[in-house]
Amino acid sequence: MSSGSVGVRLRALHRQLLAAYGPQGWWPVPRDGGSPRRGFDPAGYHSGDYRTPRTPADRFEVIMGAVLTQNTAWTNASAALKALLAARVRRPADALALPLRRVARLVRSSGSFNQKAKKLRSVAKYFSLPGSLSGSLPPSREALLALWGIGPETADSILLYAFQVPVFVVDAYTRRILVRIGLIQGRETYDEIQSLFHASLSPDSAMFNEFHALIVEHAKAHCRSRPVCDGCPVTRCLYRDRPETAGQHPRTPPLP
DNA sequence: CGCCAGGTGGGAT
DNA sequence: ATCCCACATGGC
Repeated sequence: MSSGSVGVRLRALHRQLLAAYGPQGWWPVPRDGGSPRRGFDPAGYHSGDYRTPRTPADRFEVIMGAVLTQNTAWTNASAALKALLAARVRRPADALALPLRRVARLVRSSGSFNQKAKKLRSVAKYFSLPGSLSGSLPPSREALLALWGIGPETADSILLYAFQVPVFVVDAYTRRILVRIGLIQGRETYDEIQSLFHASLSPDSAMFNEFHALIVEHAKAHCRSRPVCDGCPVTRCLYRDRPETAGQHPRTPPLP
């Protein structure tokens, strides 16, 4: 498949998801109640409980959330983030001042809490360097990947959602959906999948932000582990076009 | 009860 | 390189 047609397919996917679900307004910031905001106003990136992070505390909040939501439902991660903020953990120095056990207790609801406390400490140490959260110079991807607890998805989430660097965030949902619409086989690496987006779409951080969020929403609403194809807004899906190909993906049960 | 959730690191092959 | 597994809570 040529990169040109990949771009056509990806743009069509983005358009269909946006039409179906509307702007998502990530990164969700749990100011009041902790649930991601719906009905987000596309002209209002600075209103509501989402705003583009511009301060060190805002950026660090996104960074903590990116760690806490690793392999974890956002509701659980959000509760842990709320607990950290309630304990006045808003900047790297705040986290570094607490004993690891205390951080672990605060983030208990996010699961894997001992590991996540350790991960939070490693990112806090890195971002405690003066100016590292100013936004004037985003961290390098390599530097983030060198941190304990930061893999490619979390590194890219930090770059995109905390620093507005135009990188596409690949996750398990992206892989699942791209398999089902026939763009990939499923065994491609993270970087290979990311390259599909980077090579065929313009590097627009606001668009990458929305696209990734829409993919998550679509994976929850329709493209679940057990797919719910009724009402699916995506055309040219293997399930829609050729149901007999269902089951290619190891985690995809055959359709009824 | 089992499965899943906006992964990652470490160890074995 | 590529599997395999531990990590661990909370919702359905």
